[in-house]
Amino acid sequence: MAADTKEQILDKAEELLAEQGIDGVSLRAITQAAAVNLASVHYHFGSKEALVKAVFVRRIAAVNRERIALLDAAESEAGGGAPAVERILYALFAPAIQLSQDPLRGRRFMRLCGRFYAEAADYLEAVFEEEFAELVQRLDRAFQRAAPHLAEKELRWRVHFAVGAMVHTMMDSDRIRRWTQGLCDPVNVEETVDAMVRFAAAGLNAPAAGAAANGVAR
Amino acid sequence: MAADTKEQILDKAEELLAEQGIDGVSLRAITQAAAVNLASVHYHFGSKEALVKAVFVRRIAAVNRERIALLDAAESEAGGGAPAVERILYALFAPAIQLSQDPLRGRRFMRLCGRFYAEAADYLEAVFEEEFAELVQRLDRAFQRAAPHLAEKELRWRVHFAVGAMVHTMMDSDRIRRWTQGLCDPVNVEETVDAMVRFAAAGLNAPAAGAAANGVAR
DNA sequence: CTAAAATTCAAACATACGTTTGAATCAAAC
DNA sequence: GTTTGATTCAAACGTATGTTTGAATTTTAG
Repeated sequence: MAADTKEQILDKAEELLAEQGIDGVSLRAITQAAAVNLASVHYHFGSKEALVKAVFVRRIAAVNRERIALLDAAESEAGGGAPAVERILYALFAPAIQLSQDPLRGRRFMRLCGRFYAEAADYLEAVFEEEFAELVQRLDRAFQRAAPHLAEKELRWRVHFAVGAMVHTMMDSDRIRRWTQGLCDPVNVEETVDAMVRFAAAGLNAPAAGAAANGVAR
Repeated sequence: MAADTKEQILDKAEELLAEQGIDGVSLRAITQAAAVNLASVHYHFGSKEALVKAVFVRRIAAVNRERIALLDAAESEAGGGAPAVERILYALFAPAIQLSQDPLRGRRFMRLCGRFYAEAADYLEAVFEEEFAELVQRLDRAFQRAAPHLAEKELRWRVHFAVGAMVHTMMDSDRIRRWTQGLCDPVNVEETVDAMVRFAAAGLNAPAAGAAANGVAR
């Protein structure tokens, strides 16, 4: 059937792309794993580029919708005030990492997101900007209200670092597990998100640059 | 001359690999840019894999040596005590980012490191473990002494997040500049490292999980 | 200056890839 | 039951890649 073929391609493509990267996996490998004909990819998607985009968009749209929903909830809970930095970070981190209801599919997609963000092929850049435009705008504004003690530049840097911690965790699950001999394992979603929120919130809430307290490295 | 050819290949390979990734650049592109014959790569290095390794090792060894030197200095300054978390983070961050004496070559290599760390081809994994073994061991011990209030698992997570902030900054210089309309620019090495140390230090120094103070996300 | 080793060079090889093609097969509509 | 459109299939195309080859050239040594 049509729907079956198309979705089996998407499923296997997601799996293999996450494991081996965009350039590392061939259409032949994908179609063979999906037990469909090689030409099906071009029939249903048009090109490898389009397939990769489809794999990505299929899930990221849902993730970002959930992020914005969490942000909405936090803001309405805060009344007219600004939600705490921790709530904003949770809205940013949790859906991406919590997407792992079943531990297999979720971790695959985490890795895939990280890879896409890292490899950043040119044709993906546009997809990113489209899929993230609203979220970025909302987050920027929320952080600005939540951390008014920070100059814009300092705040932007810190948000960038927080995103770095998240992306790193997304694409690095094997390495962190190996380096810590299993002590830290992103498979434990709640633990991971908690630790991440604590870390990033402390970083974002730190006093501004000039107000540097004592131990700043010279 | 031999040395000239070999180093011109390394230079151009570094440049192109940083810009386009390992799979994105061909030996033909490298040799053409270096104005040497295609076969020179195999004569001097043996394979593309070996060339990539050589490009990486050429600089990372120096960077890690400097990191360890900074760590040594911090530890001897601290006498028998433990250096502050800020000093350890500075030892970790600064050499990689400060490698940019000249703004061109340095940023190239930052990006290259990030790419390598992200793409993580199998044959690079071994190089990573070899080149980073001593540093990782030293850092782990230093952090443990500097943050005795943290359980090992929590500490490991936080160090992982700090590394994430660094790696993200290494490979993302274009995007952060674009998204902030030039406000945040990793070309300003000192500013970047300062902001990064402040952020990560606050994250590492945050109270332990259970001792959560007030604003922790619910 | 000459012999030997090191290096460069143009050309080709083998392979893997994304893509295209046109016939074969299937599902649905009249 | 036939026709029409959608889908699958095996095969091939064109291109780009890493690698190899063997002769030409340059550098080094005696």
